[in-house]
Amino acid sequence: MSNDITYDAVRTDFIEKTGLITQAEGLPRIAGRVFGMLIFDGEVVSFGDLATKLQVSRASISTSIRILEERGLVKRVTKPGERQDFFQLAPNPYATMLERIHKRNRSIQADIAETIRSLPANSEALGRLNAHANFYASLDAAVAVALSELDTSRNTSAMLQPTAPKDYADDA
Amino acid sequence: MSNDITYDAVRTDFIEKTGLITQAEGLPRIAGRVFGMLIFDGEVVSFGDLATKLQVSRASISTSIRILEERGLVKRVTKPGERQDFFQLAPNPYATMLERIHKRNRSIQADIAETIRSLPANSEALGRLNAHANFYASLDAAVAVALSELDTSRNTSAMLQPTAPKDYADDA
DNA sequence: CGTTTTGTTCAGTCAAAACTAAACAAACTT
DNA sequence: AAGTTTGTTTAGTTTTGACTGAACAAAACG
Repeated sequence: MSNDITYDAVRTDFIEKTGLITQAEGLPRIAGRVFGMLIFDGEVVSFGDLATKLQVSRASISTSIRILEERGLVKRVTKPGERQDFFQLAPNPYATMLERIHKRNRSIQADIAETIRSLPANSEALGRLNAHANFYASLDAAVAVALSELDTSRNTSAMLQPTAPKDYADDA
Repeated sequence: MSNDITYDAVRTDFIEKTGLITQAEGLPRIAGRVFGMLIFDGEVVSFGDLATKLQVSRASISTSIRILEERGLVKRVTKPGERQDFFQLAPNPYATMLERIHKRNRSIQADIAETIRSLPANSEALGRLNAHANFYASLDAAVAVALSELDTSRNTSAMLQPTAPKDYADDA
């Protein structure tokens, strides 16, 4: 097929962009590329293939996978008769990401509340600190809404599972 | 007053925590401390005081302020008869922060949509990419909700301005 | 005018983090 | 058993970015 080149370009582009996005979220770029590759390809991907196709060292794959596993975004699986480890997206990675944000937000809110509690009741700063707390509270509420929305459409989560193997050309 | 020491400790603690939080959001730590100091102290603070009280170089204050101004979180003001520049919180910094997130989200969504558009209609990856897009869409919708909530309570935004000491109830 | 104050810019230092190669350990193969 | 394959860990390199001091330009002061 002549448009395989285009297809691969789109794929590589998506993977690179995902790497940049997650980098801005505080993840190493390679971890983001692994995540992007798993989203795009869907299939279960072997450790070796990750290193080869992304053209990075096995050590980088190892640490990236560790981070992604810790965050609950990726699952390690094995295949009978195969010695390598394989990886796929965790069941609902997006909900997991939101949970994480949620948790962090609540931690921040607790810190601010602690600050407020430690101040004298007539402190001039209370108004601004309450506004500050309110910001994180409403942000948190919004995340909770998004989370419930994601759960609602979880029937759609079947989309996330790896499906029939298809042969993409030999990446870029 | 004997509890002045405690008050300063609470203040310093809040400022440092704010520095750490904003650092995780991709801002330099000092910028976060400046932001935290303006929240806590509320008053208009001079350039020199920022450097002195935060114990950092004037160069750092300069770049931090530049970043905070670019993001619309801080406003530079002058005082008649005073040579120094002074700084205070921008009118509604929290809404501005949410706007920024909103903008970024939409940019990401556009990228993903572009990827989807570039793929053949029967591509096996479409399902997962749609789920990916959906994640950012619902996150974005949630942010929009939080934004409108903030706007709703904008009567409260008077709290953000440096005013006469008023005592808001001390909820937590 | 020269001097001082003030904020920005530039060059350089330092620290943190990403990434790699190499050493390693564990499991499999023969 | 010896030798492979596979993933992790460690040591080292490189890059990135925060921060500082010094040079600088502009304005105010004397």
